[in-house]
Formats: sequence, C-alpha cells, structure tokens
Amino acid sequence: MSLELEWMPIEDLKLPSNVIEIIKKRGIKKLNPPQTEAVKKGLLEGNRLLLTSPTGSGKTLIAEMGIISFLLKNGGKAIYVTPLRALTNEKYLTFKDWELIGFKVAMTSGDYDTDDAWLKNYDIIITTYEKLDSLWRHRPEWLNEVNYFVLDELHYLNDPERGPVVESVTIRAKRRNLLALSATISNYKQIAKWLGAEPVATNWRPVPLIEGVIYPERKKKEYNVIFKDNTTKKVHGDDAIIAYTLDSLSKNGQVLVFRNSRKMAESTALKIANYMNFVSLDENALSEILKQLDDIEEGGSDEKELLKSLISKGVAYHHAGLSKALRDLIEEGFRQRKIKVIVATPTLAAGVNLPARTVIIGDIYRFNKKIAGYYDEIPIMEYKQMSGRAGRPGFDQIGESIVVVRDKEDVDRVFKKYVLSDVEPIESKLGSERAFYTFLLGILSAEGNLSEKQLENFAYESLLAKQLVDVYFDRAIRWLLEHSFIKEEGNTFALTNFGKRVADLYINPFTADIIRKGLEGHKASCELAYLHLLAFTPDGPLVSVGRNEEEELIELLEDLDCELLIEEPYEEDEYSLYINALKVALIMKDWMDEVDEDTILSKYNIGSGDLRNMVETMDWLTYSAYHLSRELKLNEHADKLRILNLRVRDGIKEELLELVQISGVGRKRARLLYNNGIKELGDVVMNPDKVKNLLGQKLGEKVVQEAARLLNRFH
DNA sequence: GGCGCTGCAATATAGACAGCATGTC
DNA sequence: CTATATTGCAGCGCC
Repeated sequence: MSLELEWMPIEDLKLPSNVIEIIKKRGIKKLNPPQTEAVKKGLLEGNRLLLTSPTGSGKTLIAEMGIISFLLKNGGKAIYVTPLRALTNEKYLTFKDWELIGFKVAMTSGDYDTDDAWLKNYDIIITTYEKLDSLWRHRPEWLNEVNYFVLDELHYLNDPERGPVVESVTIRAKRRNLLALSATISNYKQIAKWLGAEPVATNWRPVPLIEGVIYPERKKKEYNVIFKDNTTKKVHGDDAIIAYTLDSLSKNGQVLVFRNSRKMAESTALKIANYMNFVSLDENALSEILKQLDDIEEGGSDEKELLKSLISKGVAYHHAGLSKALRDLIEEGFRQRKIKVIVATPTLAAGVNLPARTVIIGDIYRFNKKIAGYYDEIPIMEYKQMSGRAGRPGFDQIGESIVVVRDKEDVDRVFKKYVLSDVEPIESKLGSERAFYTFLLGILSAEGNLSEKQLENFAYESLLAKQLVDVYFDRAIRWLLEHSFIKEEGNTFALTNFGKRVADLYINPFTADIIRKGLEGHKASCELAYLHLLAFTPDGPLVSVGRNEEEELIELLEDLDCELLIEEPYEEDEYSLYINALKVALIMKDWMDEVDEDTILSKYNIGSGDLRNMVETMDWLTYSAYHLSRELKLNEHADKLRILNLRVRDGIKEELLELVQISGVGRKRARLLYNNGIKELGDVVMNPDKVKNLLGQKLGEKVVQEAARLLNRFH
C-alpha cells in the first residue's frame, strides 16, 4: 500500500490543451500522488482501474480525466454513479466545468430528475446506483451508447441494504468499461480481479491525519490522549468530549463530534454551547444564518428554536431528523467557518465533503435494533469514514481524530481494532432471499427473455460464492414462477406484465406480493387501511414506536372503524411491524388531513426530516399500488389509490387537489386560498388582487400567472 | 394533602435509495 | 456476551 510521492505537472498530461486549461482554472498545477499513479497506470488510455484511497484525496479529478479522455477518444456517453443523492449533486456541480468544452452534463436521481428520454441529449450523466439500476430496467435506447462507467464509493457493496444494487449495477458496468473508486478496503486485490481492473491503492491524504484515543485519568476531571505516534496530551474538564472540543477551539480549529444517537447529539451540542462564551465568534455572520433559518419553511418550530439558540453560540447538531434544508444550512455555516462545532450522528460520516480540524468519535458502540439488549461495536469502515473527516485542506496543517473510551483498560483494544487495523473485507450481500429475488427480477427486466443458463451466468458473475448462487437461484426461480412475476416462454424465462410493472416501479417483489394479496382479498377500503398495507411492506418507512405508544396503538386497533387489509400476525416480530405500520398510517392520515406540521411532529415524536422521508416513501408506494391495482384490474382500489397518492404527496384534503397543481402552492397556501373562497384555478385567475393580498405581491403575481398557464393547457 | 427531593428502574437508541409528471439541469 | 443518557416513578421527608 505504499507508493512514491510523485506529483505530475498538469502540462505533462497527454490531454488536449483546452482540457488542461479547465483543470488549471481550478488552481491545480500538479496531480497529487494518487492522481499521478492513476495516470501512470493508464487512466488516460482507458485502462480499467480500481482506485482505493481515503476520502478527499482527489478521486473526483481522476474520474473526470478518465471520462473526458475516454469520451474524446471514443465518443458516446459516460455515467458517474454515486450512492447518495447529495453526492450526485456535488459531482454534478463539479462536472459542469466540462460544458465549457462542449460536453453536456446532466444529473438524475429520485429527488432531482431529468426525464429518461431527455438524457439522450447528454454526454455525461451523474446518477445514483438505484436510479441507474432503474434506468436499465426501462431499457432506454441511449443507454447502449454508454461505454464508460465510474463507480464511486464502491465500498457500498458491503452495505447490507444497498450493497445488492451496487453489485448488480457493477456486474453490468463491467461488461463495458469502468473506473471504480472506493475508500480503502482490505481485499482490494480480490475486488479488482472481479472487476477485471488493475488495483491502485494509496493511503495518501491531502492533510496528514493523526489518530488517537482519549480516556479518563484516575484523577477526576483529567483526560489523557494517546496518539498513534505515541505522543500524548492532557485536557481538563467534566467531560472528555467537551474538554477536547474546547481545547481545539482555543487553537482556532473547527470540531466535528460524532455521537451514536440523536438525543446524545443534541444534548452534547447543548453542553458545548454553554462554554462557547470563551470562544470568539463572528456574531454578524451567525445572525445572518439565524435569519436564513427563520425563512426555512421545512422544519418544526421546536427544532428551529433549539438550533437557533445553539447556532447563535457557534454550535449545531446534525442528524436525519432534521429536514434537508436545515441540514444544508448547518453544513454551509460550518463550511464558511461561522459555525465552529457540529455534533452529528453518522449522517456526516459518509456523504458530502465536510472536513474539520478535529474529529471526536464519542461512541464506538451502537444499539442493535434486531437483538434487544445487544450492542454492536461500529464497523471499522465507519470509524475510518469518521476519522477521515479530520483535517481541512487549506486551513489545517494536520487533522486529528480521537476516540473516546471509558477507561484506560479499553485503550489498547480500541487502538488495535480501530486505529491500527485494516477495514473489513468487502463481501457480496446478495445472499438473502429479498436481495437475490430482486436481483433476478432486475436482470430479466433489463435484458429481456433469458434462458435459465444465461440467467444463471449473470448470477455467477456476482461476488457471491457459486454454491450460494446455486442455492438461491433455484429457490428464486420457483418463487418468482409461483407468484407469477415470471413465466416460461419456450426455453426462456420472461417477465409477466405484473412482474415487469413491479420491476419498473422499482419495488421489492415481496412488497408487490403483499400489496397484491391485500388488494385482491378485499373490497375497496378506507384510507387508513391502504396506508397501513403499504407501510407494512418491506419497502415501507421505518418509525420507532415507544412502549406507551404501542399500548395506545393496540387499543386503537380494537375500535378501528375500518377493516385493515393485513391479517393481524401472531408472530412477535411481524406483530411489531404491524403496529409500526399503523403508526406510519396514522401519521400519513394526519398529514393528508392537513394537521399542522408542528402538531404531527410532537404528537408522534418525530423530526421534520423523518416526516419528509416518510411522505416521500409513501408517495412512491401509493403511486406503485395504484399502478399495480390497474395492472390487476382492481378498479375500485385503483380509484381510491389514485386520490390517496395525490393527497399523500402534498399533504392535503381532496378539495385542494386543484390548487396545489400551481407550483409554489403547497398545503398551507392552498388552504389559505381555499378558505378565502379561491377554490379552483379559475378563481385564482379571476381574483388576482385577492390572491396577491393573501400571498404577497410577488408570489401572488407568479401564482396567478402559473394558474393561467395551467388553465390554458387544459383548453 | 401537596411539594420537592433522592435513588433506583424503566426506557430508548443511525441512516436513506427508489416512480412519475413537471420543464429542461 | 457487551452501553449509557434520559425519563419515570416510588418512597420519603418536609411544610
């Protein structure tokens, strides 16, 4: 894993001068060692490479050079795949530079989508693994022109949930040409072999990292830090995290603290904020952030109040309970060095680039949801992702990352396990029924009819051991046939119409089966029953149910005035899913009935980000259920589901459906208009002054124009 | 009886991808 | 087999 530290001057690149100009414009004069190494290994000649190196070591530029040189030489299109929407967005902005020399760049993902047909006009497409998988299933013509794939953050192969999709995308990408990028992994040679690529492994980082462990000294209020290079340091205070945070702040460094639960992230942030009077802050800049925070509509008022009091002291917390808008604001404030400390859950470990001089990893344990009372030590990969955030290029000479342990006895073990070890090897995650069945369905959808042998060969191209493939393959075929997702046509397997629909909707086959059974066995039912059915599927949103809450839900179950579409399960785990689904259904019902957001958040004890995610998932599932019911000719259900889908999406009663078509008009504004007698598009156009009065001059103007445009389109 | 305190017991616990219609990235 | 901060609640003394 060593390599000479060679820096190649940009001018030495065998690339056209206009390409070199663009790189130079970014202020880059020399390629850093990993970049140099990649070029020496034939990156520009289109050689297949697997590049493993720490985050922030300049992999994006390697991908850019790979793509551009490939496209210049071979024409066609290239696709850059990432595991996160936020990364897709980030890379899109970077790749935009290449439009200057004529390459058209687009991005497409679940939340920011370019129509499939339009993508044919672009040369470089940035997307997520799931979206690419989905695109392949839809088989657009232009996808055949794509001959170069960049697979970013390929270590997501190891993610139990997402890994199978990464793996199936990789199988098809490696039939063409690819460049794979990954965080450092231990079995990179094996993975490179699988990819048919040459490994390029480096540990080089733009800012050196020093890792350490902090533990309490016998003497109270004193903490000792031991670093990898055997240097030590002492800090004082009531709490290791706070003591070290303040120490770093006193030297003008920013701090990123990781905690293992949301509540701890919040309370740690609050504690740190109490000491911030000793830190010099840019008050004006902070009040600017507070002003922006006030303008964010997406967010609960409790969250916003708490964040405001923290941010005014230069501190913030960050976890997925917060809406995207709030998280973006916090990240940006930190990037601009106005916010000095962020206390986060693992949201910030992976994903967008947000380095800090000091990283404090507060917990190496994490509660295990599956086995009650059981605790896991976090994976080494996750530790490395967190510690790797230490050291910000341009601001810090060195990054420091420390792990908090309980006492001196733990120091050695933690040092050995986390600081000095290789990360876990990457293994196939296709070895589960859910993953494997979905995998086969996806292949048939993308490839069309295949013989058993052909289909099997696809599976053998995976990372899964052959014996396991054999086990799962037969079971999968049998199940898919029995449940009529696939059928036999001559010597081949083909998708049924139902199976094709399921593949296109991108829902899990088990989800589809549950929906089908639920709908076929019942007459049209109440909204709550549909929501409950969908929330109960494996694709349904997760939500935590408290103990008291569970009792209330069970009670409510007894005097429900509508019949649910799922039979009450006897098995304990299934039953708790059943109750969880009921909670999701109730939340969605309140949302659709226009219950105020703050009320929903406190009533169900969730954050604005949770609500958003839930709505997004249920929007997708109600849409899917609508289409499945059409496919199955269950028209009564279909009628109900169509309305349900529209109401879930916007969180509105049926009467507002027309008004929310206007962009810029959501549940709140539509209700305001409606209650003032503006009930349909025509009313908006006929009463422009009233609309402007209600919504404000500028917005009102836009809304009236938009309504007129919509009306015209209908006639 | 009501209030506040103490100390032990119970409780809770991370994250994030996907469809499609919009206009067009 | 392993954690820990927060919340809930019984029991108590005190006014």
